[in-house]
Amino acid sequence: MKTLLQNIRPEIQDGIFLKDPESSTLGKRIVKEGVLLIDEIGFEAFTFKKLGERIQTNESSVYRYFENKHKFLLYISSWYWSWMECRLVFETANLVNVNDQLVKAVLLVTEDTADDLSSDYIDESVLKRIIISDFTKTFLTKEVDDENREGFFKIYKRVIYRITEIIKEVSPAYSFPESLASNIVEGAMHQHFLKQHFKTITSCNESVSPADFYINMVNNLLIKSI
Amino acid sequence: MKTLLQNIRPEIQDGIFLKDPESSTLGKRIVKEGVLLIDEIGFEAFTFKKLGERIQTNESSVYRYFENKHKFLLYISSWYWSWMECRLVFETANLVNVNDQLVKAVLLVTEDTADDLSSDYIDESVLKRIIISDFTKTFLTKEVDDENREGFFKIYKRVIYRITEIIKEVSPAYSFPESLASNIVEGAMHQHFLKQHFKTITSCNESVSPADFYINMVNNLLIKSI
DNA sequence: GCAAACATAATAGTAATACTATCATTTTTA
DNA sequence: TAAAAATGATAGTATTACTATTATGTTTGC
Repeated sequence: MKTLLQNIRPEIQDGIFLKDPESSTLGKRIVKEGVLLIDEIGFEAFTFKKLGERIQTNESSVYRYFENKHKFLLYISSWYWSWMECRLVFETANLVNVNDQLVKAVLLVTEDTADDLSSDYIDESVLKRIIISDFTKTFLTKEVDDENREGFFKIYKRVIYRITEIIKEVSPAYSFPESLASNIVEGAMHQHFLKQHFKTITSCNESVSPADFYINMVNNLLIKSI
Repeated sequence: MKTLLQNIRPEIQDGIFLKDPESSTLGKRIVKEGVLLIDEIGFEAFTFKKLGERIQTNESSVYRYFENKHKFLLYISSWYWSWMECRLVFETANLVNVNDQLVKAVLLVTEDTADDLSSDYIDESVLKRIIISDFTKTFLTKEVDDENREGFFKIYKRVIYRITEIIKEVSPAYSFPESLASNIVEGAMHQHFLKQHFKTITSCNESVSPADFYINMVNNLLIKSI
């Protein structure tokens, strides 16, 4: 499993990068160190100039791979969701009971960290932190409709579709499968954020995880009600 | 009711503004037109220079009221949540049944637009659009912990606390009242966004509203289970 | 009615950001 | 080994995100 996932090449939509960062050593260093730099100083303070200095390369070289930092964020987000989709497919494939599939899927998208595996060059636990604090910024823009048309959010949406389908199988009578799926995925990221920064408005802490909250939710909304 | 709420002065935390915008005509114009400008061009493209041009005043005059556009966003967000808290308190006060209180509270924070009232100078339906697309940006920053310590998110958190309290009254046995409250408030904003931009990952449309989804949720998680 | 206090306007200036362009140099590959 | 491609170095531009200074109203208190 580990080696299998280490070799996946995420499917990234045309237009997100100018030159495929996986095609060169420099490209890979840009992605790897870019992720670390965003984690350290935050996406707002992150610039290609600072990244260039960090990896001892020229600002203009970074611009040859990505148009701007927004596209860079779209790239690493697509990478993350691609990896999530892959895990979702693999880890539910062998489960015959659809309730088990749902529990597994919810666990995957709500869990604290990806403990079991790590790619050759991207640190997934750091990437997960960035997704929690910055992923929503990829679509909370004036350009969202254009970029959605260009397919920049395709993989993320496909993750939601897959969970939606499982929800429908578990409870065909439930009226809001898409909203429940998107609520769980987005909500879990939000609960992780609250756990770190606004502890008083979440029930999650050292002993209670966002996963517990959402497993209880689907359990009560779908499974118990059958 | 209308006149009562028209006269509320939101409680804004010290440090969010340099000079109270409610203390002068220029200050009010900055807020009113700033809200409209952010709605038109988006928060990322919004600058104090452009706002100055729009209201025929000097950039430096705007800087006398707000340190930067982030503080401006914090200001209008506090304004919004202050107004929400006020409605929450007033509109649940006369309800004796706690289930009715919960339904009312959920409706308030999930409803499409504030139809019934409007302040003297801020357009609430425009403000609501900004909250949906930009409020999360106020706390998804590296400075969140400092700013939280300074009380910049106090009113928002108080709205969540109030809903949490109602949830606890409705169902004392439920294990995740804080998370459910924050999930509903944040999730409703997200579902509104999806309804507009990512229609395929939400069950909400012309006939189904985020309110329906969340009323069904609390109904199944709390009320039915009693 | 006038001075003091205060608010706003106008202008200028700085450092950083977000790029683009050009040309030289190194590396790859055919 | 020459051509092509990738990278590096340098320079330059427009905009952003401010700060500072000085001038010009405007309000208010006596």
